[in-house]
Amino acid sequence: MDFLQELNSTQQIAVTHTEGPALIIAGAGAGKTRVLTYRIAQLLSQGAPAYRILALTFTNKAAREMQKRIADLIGGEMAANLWMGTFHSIFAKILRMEAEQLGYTSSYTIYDTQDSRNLLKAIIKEMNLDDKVYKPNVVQGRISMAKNNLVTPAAYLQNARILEEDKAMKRPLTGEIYRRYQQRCKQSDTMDFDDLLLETNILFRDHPETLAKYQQKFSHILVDEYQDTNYSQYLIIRKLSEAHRNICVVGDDAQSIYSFRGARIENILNFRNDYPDYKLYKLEQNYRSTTTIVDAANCVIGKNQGQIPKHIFSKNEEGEKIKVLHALSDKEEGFQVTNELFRLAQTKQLDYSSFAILYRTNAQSRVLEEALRRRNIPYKIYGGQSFYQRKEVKDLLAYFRLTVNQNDEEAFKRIINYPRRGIGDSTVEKLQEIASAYHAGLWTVICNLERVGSQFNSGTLGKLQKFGTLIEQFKTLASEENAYDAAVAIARQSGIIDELKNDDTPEGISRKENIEELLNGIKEFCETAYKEGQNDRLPAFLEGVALLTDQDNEKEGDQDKVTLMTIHASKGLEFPVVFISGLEEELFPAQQSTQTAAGLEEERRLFYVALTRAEKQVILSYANTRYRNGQITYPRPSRFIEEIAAEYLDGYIPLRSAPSGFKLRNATPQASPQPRQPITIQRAKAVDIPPIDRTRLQPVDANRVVPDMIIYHPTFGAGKVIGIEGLGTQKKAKVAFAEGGIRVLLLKFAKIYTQAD
DNA sequence: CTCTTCCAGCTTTTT
DNA sequence: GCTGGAAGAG
Repeated sequence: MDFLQELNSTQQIAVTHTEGPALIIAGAGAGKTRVLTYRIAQLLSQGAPAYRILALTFTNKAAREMQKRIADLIGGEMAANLWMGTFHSIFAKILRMEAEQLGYTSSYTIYDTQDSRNLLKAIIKEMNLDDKVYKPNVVQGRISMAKNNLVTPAAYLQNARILEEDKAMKRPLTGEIYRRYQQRCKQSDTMDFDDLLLETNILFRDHPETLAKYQQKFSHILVDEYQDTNYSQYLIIRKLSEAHRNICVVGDDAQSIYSFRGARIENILNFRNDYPDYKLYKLEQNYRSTTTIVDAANCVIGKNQGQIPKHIFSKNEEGEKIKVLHALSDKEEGFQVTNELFRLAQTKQLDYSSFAILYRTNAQSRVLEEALRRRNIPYKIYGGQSFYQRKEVKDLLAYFRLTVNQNDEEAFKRIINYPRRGIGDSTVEKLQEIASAYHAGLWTVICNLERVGSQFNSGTLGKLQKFGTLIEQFKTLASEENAYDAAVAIARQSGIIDELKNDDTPEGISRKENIEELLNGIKEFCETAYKEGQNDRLPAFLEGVALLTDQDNEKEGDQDKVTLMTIHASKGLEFPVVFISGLEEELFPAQQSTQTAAGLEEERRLFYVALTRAEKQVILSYANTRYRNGQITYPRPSRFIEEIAAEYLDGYIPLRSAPSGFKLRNATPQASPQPRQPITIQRAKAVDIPPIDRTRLQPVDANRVVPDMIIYHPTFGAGKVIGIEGLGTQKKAKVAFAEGGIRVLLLKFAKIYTQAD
């Protein structure tokens, strides 16, 4: 095959050894995706039918990208027949075909995290438990953990260790909540994200003939990002690969960053035990980054214990050093980052799309966005609230869900009184009571109002009946029309359109746009489905949409823009220039993670991932003050900066060697940050300046600088404004500095800070 | 039953 | 600083 010419020797071997178990350890930027795609292309060219190849990824994006690349290599038709997708989407599909064996129907719907939390809240309330003790997200995490480790409710309630833990945490009834939760999901014909994997395992465990069918079907199995698989996923793969043993997993233990959601780094470490006859391939040459970046990243990851031995190297140019920006505040950090970005774009003639600004938490994006907007630099932002989680989108989707699956309890509760139709909480509560008494769902009650209706007054009864009829109509509609026509009709007849029509606030307009966008998406779905002779009905649309997150929808006009995203979201991507912001203790590494060695190591891997996104240049930044949760904090620079050898850094002066005088990198090394000593500046002799608490400085707007104000300047230090001259952009301040004499500062440029009070 | 106001918790990351 | 839920008034 001529496409093999494009690979180095290790890559070639990894691609052409297609039989038997294989573990590919692929360092960052070592051509992991390339090897995977070429391996699939190789399989296909050897005559393996596309529909017998199973390729699993972690994100829809990765799956789509790979599909596209394979299509380019061997043609789109063949690529389309591959079983390629995320774990969740592939097994959701299989579960749909095998649902009856598990007590679900093939039109089961999917609860997202919010739905499942709402159901848990309802159950906790019904059990008369205190939701301050049984915190819904804690319980949810507990259940999710159980599911990821294949602990069913029955097993949970019999597991002495788990029950002991729950007792110790003062939540002994967690198992009972889990039991009820699972029972309600089944009654509602719904699965949550974890169920998609758990139920697949149950299917394979309890139905050997079904397992055998899929074992035979999939002649070759490939798994991307193997280090991020959890136990549930691991076991599915192990079982499926038993018959043919053609399993190829690709991963990098150094990039394992999802243990918080159950990923087990051991899966990759234990591969050799599961498949003693495995072949190991190590892709160690980084083609992406400069030697400076690769070496710096190696410094960082070298601080971790227990890795698969490997030596990642680059033969690229040395490149620029890693620049460190230090800012007084989070706002100024945004300012400095934006400045530097603009400067690089100009001097190096780079498009804005060459830049990424990464951060640890989504909350950090706001100040960065503001700074970019002020500079008129176009940007796109990933993550945050996804399109499909917006209220208005979820509302309309809930109508679709209930249309497809009337037992979907969360969808039912979401829309029974939206838009307002006079069915309030107490009515829903009563419905719930009746439903429980009959061990049935809410919809069953609606269908049997003539039998139980006496419990409602006639007005309410009418409203409930009307709601039932409405959904029945939608059901007919969905079976007769294509997804788009049905969706538009539902949006209208449900009253959602009318509800939003009269809202002319900016939020209201944006809601309307989102609804429109959703409908447009459905239209597109219908057109594609029609063209390819696929099912274009509403249920088919809903199947796909439940597992979709944003990330996907690359909007038009997004080409030349700076990318803003969390480090997690950046995994697998690359950019010429990468900014990593907020390198501060408690933030990165996250405070919660520093408690355990394992947690800290994961944060370090996260930093490693961030560094290795960059091709040419990395810029780190941190701030002395930062608003978090509405409060000002005074972080110290992250330990991670100093874990990079000084020879690769530019502009960072380690704390211990910082001059004690008037420099901004002022914090003296402290064993523990609390209690915090205010750092003050000595009273000046020449001018009467009170002590300044440098930890409480904040930028001040030029307009607000007035005579007699005590200010602080990055270079000259503390001073007193003794006069103002000029107007507008020419406005200048005459300042008497404690140690630097009298200076006139053009306020347009000068960075001036004042003490917050 | 609906609307408004107030308060608590949140912020690590996602299918 | 924001959001979602609780509580209280109409």
